[in-house]
Amino acid sequence: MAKHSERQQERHAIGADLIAVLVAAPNGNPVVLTIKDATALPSGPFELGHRSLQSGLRDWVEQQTGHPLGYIEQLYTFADRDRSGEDSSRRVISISYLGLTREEPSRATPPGSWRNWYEFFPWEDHRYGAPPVIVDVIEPALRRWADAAGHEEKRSKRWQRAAVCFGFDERGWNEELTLQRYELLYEAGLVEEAARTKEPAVQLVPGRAMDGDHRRILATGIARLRTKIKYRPVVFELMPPAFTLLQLQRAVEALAGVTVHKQNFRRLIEQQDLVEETGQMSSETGGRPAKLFRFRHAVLDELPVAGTK
Amino acid sequence: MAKHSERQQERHAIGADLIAVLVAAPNGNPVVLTIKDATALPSGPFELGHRSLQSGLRDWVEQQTGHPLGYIEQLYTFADRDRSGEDSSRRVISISYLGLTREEPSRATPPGSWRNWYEFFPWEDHRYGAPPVIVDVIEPALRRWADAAGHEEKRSKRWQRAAVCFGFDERGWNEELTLQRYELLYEAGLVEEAARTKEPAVQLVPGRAMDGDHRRILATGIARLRTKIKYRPVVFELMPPAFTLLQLQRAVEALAGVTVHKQNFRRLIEQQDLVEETGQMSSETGGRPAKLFRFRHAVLDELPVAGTK
DNA sequence: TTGATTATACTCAACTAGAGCATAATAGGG
DNA sequence: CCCTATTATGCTCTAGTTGAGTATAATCAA
Repeated sequence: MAKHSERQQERHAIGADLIAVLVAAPNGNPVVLTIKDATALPSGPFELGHRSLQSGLRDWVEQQTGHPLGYIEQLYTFADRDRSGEDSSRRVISISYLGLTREEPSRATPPGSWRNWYEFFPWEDHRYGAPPVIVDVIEPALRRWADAAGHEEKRSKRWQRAAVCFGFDERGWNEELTLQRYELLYEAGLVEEAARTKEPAVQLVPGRAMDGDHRRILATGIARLRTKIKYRPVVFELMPPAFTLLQLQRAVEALAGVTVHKQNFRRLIEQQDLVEETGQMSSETGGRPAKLFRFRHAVLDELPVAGTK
Repeated sequence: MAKHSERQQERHAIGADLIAVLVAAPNGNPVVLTIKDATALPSGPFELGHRSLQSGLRDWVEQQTGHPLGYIEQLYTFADRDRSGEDSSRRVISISYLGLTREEPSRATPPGSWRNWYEFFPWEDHRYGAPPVIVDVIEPALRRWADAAGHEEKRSKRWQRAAVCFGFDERGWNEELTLQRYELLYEAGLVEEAARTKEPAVQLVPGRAMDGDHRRILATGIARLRTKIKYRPVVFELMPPAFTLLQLQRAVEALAGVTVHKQNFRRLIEQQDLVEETGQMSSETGGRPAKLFRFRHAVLDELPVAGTK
C-alpha cells in the first residue's frame, strides 16, 4: 500500500468526468442523446456533492433531459493521455455510462439532440441487408490497409482481422463487434478522429464524427447493449407500458441492427414469460389487430432470466 | 457542457486508485494476490506519469510481483462515499481490474500473499457438494432476515431474492451470482464489513473479511471470471505451456466452483479447436498416461470463439 | 369480393447439451 | 502374471434448443 499523503500533489491534478450514452427507441428508431450539434455526448464533472458516481450521473441527466433514467450501467473508465484532447499537465478520468430511457424527452432537449445512432455508424445497420458502404468503401480501404503492411504475415493478420470484423470471405456479420469495427477503422486511419493525429487516409469512411473519444464510447455502448439484450430483459426499459410483439421486435432489431425471424421471436418471448397480455388490442396501422402486452416486472426478481436473443 | 475552469477547485479534491484482483491457478487452486496479511487487495495510486490506467496497473503489478500480467480487464469504478472508509472532504475514485497470470510468482511476493479465494467466500466452493455452511448458517440467517421485514410482501421478496442467490427451494446453484450473494449477505448484515457500519448480526457468516470494499471487488472479479470462461478462452492464461485435459478441467472447476462432466468437457474443448496436441504424454500421478496439449494461440485471431462452458 | 398486410399457430430438421456406457492404458499388490 | 484401482478416451442416446418454413386468421382499402 503506497502512502497516500506523499502523493497528494500529484493526485490532485486529477479530475473526473461522467459521460453518458443515453439511448431511447421511439417507434423502432435507435436514438442517442447528443449535444453541440451532435458532435459530443452529454457529459459533466463528478463533484464532491454527489453521493456516488451513478447518482451523480442520474442527477444531471434527469435535470438536463427532464426524464427519469430507467436502467443505468457503467461502461468503461479511461484516462489515456493520447486519446484525450487536453494538455498533459493534468489528467481527466472519464467514466462512461449506458442509460436507457423510455420515451424521447422533448422539453429541455433542443430539437436535434436525439440522433439516430446509425448516423455515426452507417455500416452498422444491416436491417435492410448489408449497407453498400461496406463493399463500396470499407472493404477496398481495408484491403489497401492490409496490403500496406510490411511483412506477409502481418498483411494476412490485418486482413483476417478485417474479415472477422466485417464478415468478409463468407464469415457472416456479427452485430456485437461494433466496438472492434470502430477501433479497426480508427487504426486504419479511416475515420475522422484518427485522421486528426495520424496522416489522413485518401478517402474516409462516411459517418458523423464526434469530439475526442465520444464516438468510441458510443460504439462501446452500442456493443454492450447488443450483447445485453440477448440475456437480460433490458429492451423493456425502452418500450411504452403496453406494446405489440411486433413493436417489441422492431425495437430489438433497431438496436441489434439485424432482423429476426418473426415467429421464433414470439416463441422466445412467450416461452420465457417475459410479457403478459393486457387484454386489449392495438388499433393497428394495417392488417389484423395485435394483442397488447406489458412487461412482467416480476421476472426481474426471478433473476437469472434470459433476454431476447 | 459545463465550464470546467469554474470547477477546478472541486475537481482537484479527487484522487484515483487502481485496485487489482490478480488471479492464478497453480495446480487447480484458485488463488488471488493479497497484501496486509490477506486483508486487502494490492492497490496503488494512478499517477500523472502513467500512460494509461491499464499501463499504470501493469507497471506496479509487474514491479511488485516480478511476473508479467497476461490478461487484464477492467472491472468497475466507484466512488461511493459511504463505502469508502476515508473522510468526505475529498474523494478517491477506485478503478478495479481483473488480471490473470500464469504461475504463482514466488520472488517479491511474501509467502501467504497468494490466498485460495474460497477463504474469503467459503460458500462459493461447490466442487465437493454444497458447503455445509450454507444450510447450517446462511439459510437460517437469511430466513431470519427475511422474516424481520415489515410487510408480508417485503418478506416474500427478501426470501425470493435469497432463494435465487443461494438456490434454495429446488432452484439449483448458479455459480455466476457470486457478487449478488455477497451483496445480499452484506445487506443482511451477515458479513463483517457490514457489521462495521450497521448493527452487528447475532452470528456472522464465516469467511475472511477485507478492508473497505476489497472483498466486494474480489467478488466482482470472481463473478466476471466465472461468466467469462464460458465464452472466451481466458483459462489458458492461467495454464502452463503444456497441460493435460484433466488439468485444464481442474482449473476451470476451481474457478467456477463446480464440477463438470469429464467427457462432455473434452468434447467441447476439442470441437472448438481450442487446443492442439504437443505430441508428448504426461508422466501421470496414476492411471493411463494422458496426452499433453497446448493452447492454439491462433484462435485469438479467429475472434468470436467460445470458451469452456 | 379481392388483395394486401399483419397476427398467430404449428411443424420439421439440424444441432446442442447433459448423462451414461464401454474400452484402453497405466501402476501396484498379491 | 493376474487382479484391481485409476485415469484416459471414444461413442451413444435422449431431450431440449434453434433456424426456417407452412398454414390459417383478422383486419383494411380498393
